[in-house]
Amino acid sequence: MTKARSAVLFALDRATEPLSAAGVVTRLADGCDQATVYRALHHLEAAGLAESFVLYCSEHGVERYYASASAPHRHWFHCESCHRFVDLGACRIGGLVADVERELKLRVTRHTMYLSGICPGCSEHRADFGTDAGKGPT
Amino acid sequence: MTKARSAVLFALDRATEPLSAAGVVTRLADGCDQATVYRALHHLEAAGLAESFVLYCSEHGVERYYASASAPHRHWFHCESCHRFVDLGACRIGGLVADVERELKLRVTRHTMYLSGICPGCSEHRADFGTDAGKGPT
DNA sequence: TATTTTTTGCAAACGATTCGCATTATATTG
DNA sequence: CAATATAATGCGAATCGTTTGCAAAAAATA
Repeated sequence: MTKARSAVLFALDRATEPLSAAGVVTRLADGCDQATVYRALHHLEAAGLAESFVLYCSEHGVERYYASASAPHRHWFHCESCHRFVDLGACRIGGLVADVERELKLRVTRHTMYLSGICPGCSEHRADFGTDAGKGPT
Repeated sequence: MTKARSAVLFALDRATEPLSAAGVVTRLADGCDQATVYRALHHLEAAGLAESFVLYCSEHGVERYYASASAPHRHWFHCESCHRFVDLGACRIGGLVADVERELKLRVTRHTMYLSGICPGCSEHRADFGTDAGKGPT
C-alpha cells in the first residue's frame, strides 16, 4: 500500500461520515494531488477497502462519497440543511434485496440506499423544519 | 403547461424505464434544446410530476434519471451489462424509512434506493454472469 | 544495486449540467 | 383584440466533478 493510498484510507477511517474526493483532499496532512486522491479512491473501492455512492446535495452538487469498508456495510441520511450525514446503522435491506433478487431472477451485485431530509439538530433550530409540522395532532 | 414541458412529460410517461436528460432529448419528436429539457425536468420534478435519482453507469457515467410521477413511487434495478432498468415495483421500504425516522428523530423528505447487477436476459447469454454461480449447490 | 512496473503530479481534456442574454411565447390587463 | 408584463426557449459559453496523457518519482522485483 503506497503512502498516498494509506493516507486516503486513513482519512476515510477516521471520518464519521462519507467523504467526497474534495473532502478527502482537505483532510490530507501532506496534501497530495486531487488526481491521486481520485485514483486512490478507485483503487480502494476496487480492492474492497472502501465503498461509495453518488449523491446530490444542494451545496456541493452531485458528488461521489466514500466510506471505509472497515465498518460493516451501512446507509446514511443526508441533511439538506447542514449538509452532514447521519449514520443509519447497519444495512437493513438485505432481506428485501434477496427477495427481489429471487422474485425477478436478478443477480444483484450492489445496492444504493440513502435518505434525505432535515436532521434533529436542524429541526430544533429552524421553525420551518419542525419535526412534526403538518404530520397530524401533536 | 408549455409545449416543451408537456413533450418532456409525455416522453417520461411513455418510457418503460427512467430517462436521462440525454435520453429525453433523443425521444423528443420536434427536438428542442437540451437546456430546455434540463429546465423542463427541473420544473416537472418541482411540480411533483416527475421524480429523479442520480446513478452511475459504466456506459453513461453519472447521470440523473427521471420517471413520471403518474405511476406510484417505485424503485429500479440497473443492469451493468445491458445498461437497462428493471422495474422493481412499488416501493417496499416505506415502513423501514418510517422506523428510522422515528428512531433517530429525522425528518425524511425523500429517499433513494436502487439495485445494480446483471439482469435475467444478460445472465442467460453470458456464462460469466451465471445467475447462481458461486452461490452454493445447484 | 540495476531494472521493471506502478504510482504520482501537473495540466489539459471531458461530459453532464447550468447560466447569461436576446428572442419568442404565454399570460395579464385595459 | 391590442398592449404590456412575465415566463420560457434557444444558443453558446461557462461550471464543476472527474478522468487522462505523459514525464518524473517511488515501489517491487531480479
